[in-house]
Amino acid sequence: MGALVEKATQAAIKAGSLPDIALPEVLIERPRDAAHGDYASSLPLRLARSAMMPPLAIAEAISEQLKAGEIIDTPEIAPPGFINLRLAESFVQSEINRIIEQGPEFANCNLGRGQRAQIEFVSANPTGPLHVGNGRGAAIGDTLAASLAAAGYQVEREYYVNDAGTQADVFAETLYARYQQQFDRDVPIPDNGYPGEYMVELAMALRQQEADRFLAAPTDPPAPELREIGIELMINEIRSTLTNFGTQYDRWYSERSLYQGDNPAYDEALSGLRSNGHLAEREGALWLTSSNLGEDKDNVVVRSDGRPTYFASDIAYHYDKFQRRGFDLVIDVWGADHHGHVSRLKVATEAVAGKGEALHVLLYQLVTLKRGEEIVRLSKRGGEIITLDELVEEVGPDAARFFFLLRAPNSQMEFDLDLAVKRSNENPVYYIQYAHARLASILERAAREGHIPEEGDVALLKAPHELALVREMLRLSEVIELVATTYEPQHLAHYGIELATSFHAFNDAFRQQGDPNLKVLTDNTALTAARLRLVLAAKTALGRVLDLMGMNAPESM
RNA sequence: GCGCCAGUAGCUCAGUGGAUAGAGCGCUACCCUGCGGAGGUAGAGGUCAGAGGUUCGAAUCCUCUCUGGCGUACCA
Repeated sequence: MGALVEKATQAAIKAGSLPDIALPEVLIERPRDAAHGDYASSLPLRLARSAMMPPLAIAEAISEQLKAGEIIDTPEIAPPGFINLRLAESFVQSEINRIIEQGPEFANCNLGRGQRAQIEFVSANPTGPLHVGNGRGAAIGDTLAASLAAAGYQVEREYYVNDAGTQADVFAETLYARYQQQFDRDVPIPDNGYPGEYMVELAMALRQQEADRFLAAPTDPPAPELREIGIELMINEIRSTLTNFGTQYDRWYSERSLYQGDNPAYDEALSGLRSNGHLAEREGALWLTSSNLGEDKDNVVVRSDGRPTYFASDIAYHYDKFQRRGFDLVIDVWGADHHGHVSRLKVATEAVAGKGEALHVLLYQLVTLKRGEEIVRLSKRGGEIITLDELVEEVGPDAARFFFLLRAPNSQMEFDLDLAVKRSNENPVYYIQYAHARLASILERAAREGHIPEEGDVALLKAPHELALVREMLRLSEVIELVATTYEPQHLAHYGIELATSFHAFNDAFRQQGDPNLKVLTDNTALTAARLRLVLAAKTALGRVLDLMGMNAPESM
């Protein structure tokens, strides 16, 4: 559409009705008000200054070159200088057939041109069950991945398992203490350990699986194998939580593997930094001299006791993502409490792989939980933990995902557990899924009654509410492109509501008119078949939206 | 202190520098009794936190102030 306007503008310059001026990027808007057409351009307003002409005269000159054709009708000019474009009716009608033909590929685009994108999300420490906040990260990351795939990227989903480092040690110590308690030893958990009840359950599982083979002196550190098995048990739990939530990963990437093998990524990354002069030894520790790279301060990479920091792992990990695995685009989805880490990781990634620009860290603000009026704090250490499993148990994965997706990642959100539990129309997820089920129901009934949608002629569809529904479907490709460009999945959720609204309005319009011939299924075979084409296309589009959000598209409810 | 993110209707929140700032819930009045009512239409409700600035045009960009959240570790 933008190209159309640009071409017309250049033609106007050639024809001499506009002076020869440089064109800015031609932006096309979707007007809020349907009276302003399907698309609008404010290009005349932007050109007014450099062309030294009144905007309306420019609009006139451009629209003279915009002839009505297969795609658009004659453009309209509106003060103070808009050009309003309306899709041709025949074009809108023919799009119904295209949607049906494309099916599950409908609204795909080639923005990514086959580039490889990696989305890493959730990646919570395997030291406890996932909580509600992790669910937000899962919904955002998973939907972003699906949207990027729809936009033409080759996408991999990855979970980074923090199985090295201090927290994993503390986890192992806690587990060991709980394990010993299973054998009636009076051993306390460490001061900074994990007090949650789930650690007791984990210890019971460990005892059941391994009997007493890890029982050593109470003062001994836990066996390395106990730690491995413990983390594995925890990861299995996390994996099953995410599966319940509807999220599958392509890869679970071990932090420890960065330090293992013949040629560890960690060694390679650090020697790269060293040879580029980005490392310095000081106070017995090894520092990344990030202050030379625009950061406020240097950061410790290897502690004075020789153990690498979390930051060191992250540098090696991103070195691996870019240098070894060659991703073109990497998105890390993190909770906002990690935002202090973003800038230095980007700097380090640039220094170690020259890819700082290809790394995008998407922060989501933390979730505040409410039970009615009461605020529930999220805390892994003591206090009330609402796990993601509990949430899914209460409201189902679809409702949970949808609520998380409905809010911009950058906004702090309130999740009212009491409200989300309600199975009523206060919950917009039912509104959308219900629309899909109604569409399915119409098609099912049509098949039972022997209607043949394949024979429908879409040119028979002329009612405003019919064409409005198609117009709404056509927006999906723009929404996918928007999500894939801005990394803001909430647009998809809002679009889902709007598409469902269009369908409900379409469906209701027949009822309001009270004429049995105005339903989808009527005695008029030709018209019925045409409307069934529309219904099939709508089901295709709505199903696609639900699929991108990782939600079920029910045939019945 | 410094830095990051927010502040939009009673509540929860959308809003790519464009036309009269929107949705859901709640409230009010209607429509429809259905191919699935978990529906539709309309109305009331706004100092877009505040003050300056840029622009033909600002909720949107810039500066300052206020409020809230988070960060500012040889934790992750």
